[in-house]
Amino acid sequence: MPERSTKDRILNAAETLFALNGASGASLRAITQRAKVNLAAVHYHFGSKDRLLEAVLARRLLPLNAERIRCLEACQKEAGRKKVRLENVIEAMVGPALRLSRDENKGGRIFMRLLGRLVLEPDARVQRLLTGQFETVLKKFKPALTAALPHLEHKVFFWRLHFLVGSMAHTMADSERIQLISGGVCDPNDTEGTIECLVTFLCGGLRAK
Amino acid sequence: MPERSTKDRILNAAETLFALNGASGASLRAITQRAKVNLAAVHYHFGSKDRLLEAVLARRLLPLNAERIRCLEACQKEAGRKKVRLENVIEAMVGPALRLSRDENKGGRIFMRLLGRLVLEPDARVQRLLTGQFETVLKKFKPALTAALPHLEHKVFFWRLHFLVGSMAHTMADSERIQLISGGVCDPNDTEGTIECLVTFLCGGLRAK
DNA sequence: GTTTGTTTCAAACGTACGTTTGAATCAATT
DNA sequence: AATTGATTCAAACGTACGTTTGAAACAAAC
Repeated sequence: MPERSTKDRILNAAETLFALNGASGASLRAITQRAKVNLAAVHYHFGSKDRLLEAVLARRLLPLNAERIRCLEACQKEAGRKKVRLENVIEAMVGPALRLSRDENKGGRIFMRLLGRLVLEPDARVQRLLTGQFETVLKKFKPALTAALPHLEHKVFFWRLHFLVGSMAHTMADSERIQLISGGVCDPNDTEGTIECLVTFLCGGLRAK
Repeated sequence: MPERSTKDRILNAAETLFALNGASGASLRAITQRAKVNLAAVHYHFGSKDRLLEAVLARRLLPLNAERIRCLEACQKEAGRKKVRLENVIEAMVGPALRLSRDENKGGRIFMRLLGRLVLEPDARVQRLLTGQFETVLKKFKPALTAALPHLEHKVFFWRLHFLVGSMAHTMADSERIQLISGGVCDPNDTEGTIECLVTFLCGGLRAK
């Protein structure tokens, strides 16, 4: 987290406090205090608390989804004429997200917890932003998914996609409860192990009859 | 929702507004106004805003978990000496929750959205309550699950349980996005269809190799 | 060294919050 | 009808909030 500019300092502090206390639970006074910045700086640089939240989201979401699409296209190119394996498609979907959620240099766990919270936030602006982002990704992934799962009827396909999102979001957002309930057996810091385990689970579920 | 007493009216209004706006986003003024009750009534009947939230949770969670355990024991009794099928164990786990989340008389979607939000709430008192509840259920279900999934090593078992919770929570909490992304093909009001679809997916994932 | 535009600052604005208070109202008992 | 205890009520308490303001500090160009 390079904390050079006032803007960056505000974004980092806001990301953390939004994630910990929710959008309405985090005050600008707490954020600016944490960022070691004057209270009015938020309005100078971002205009309002709402637009600060948007900026926090955009900073992480845009690169994440770009990376997802890059991964998908890479494994499509590698497969050439052959069918892309379901495992590879799913890995392109959840891999970048989990790697981001474990990379403390890029917001890491904190940002993912925020994302998990915002999925249930009814604020219209937030929902428009999130749904818009998700649809972009889904549009790219849908052909590859249906090709790898030809036997699934439309309805079941969408439901299973929904379940997938749930597992993924929960895994990204919550890295404490898994340690608690497993008695420390599971290590959420083993990112690649977690991804592999999740991909196996999801492919099993998606292929189920 | 029988709205006889002041207490019940407060609980119902609080459940709705906590779910919609978050714990800190819902004000007592909005809650009491919705409940058509005096502002001071909250403190008279519950003591504080925090304790109101606790009461909202306890009212739904205790019966839900009792019902889960009842279902599990019923299908264990029915199986007798034979092994209980994984499908039946999973159904006992997610069925009652989804039925509750679709039963408007018992809080329904609203309560489940609240639950989804609170899973990520770092407030210590809330976490203690939720984790305590979850552990009670897990303790009952773990033997049945390991018996139905003997080939799974410890670590993978817990991870998959974690993924299961994610799918379930997401499905319970969010009944709008599935309609949006499926273009209306999926109907979250078809409770039993949703449960069947989810159970199939989860069993596929849990059994995956 | 003055000017210009950008960024920071302390202070204040009005509003909404959770909570407290003490009197008014109500229902049941004597 | 009077008394009691539980409940409701309007009003106010102090605090914290998002936002605005206008001056100070700073940096770059002339």
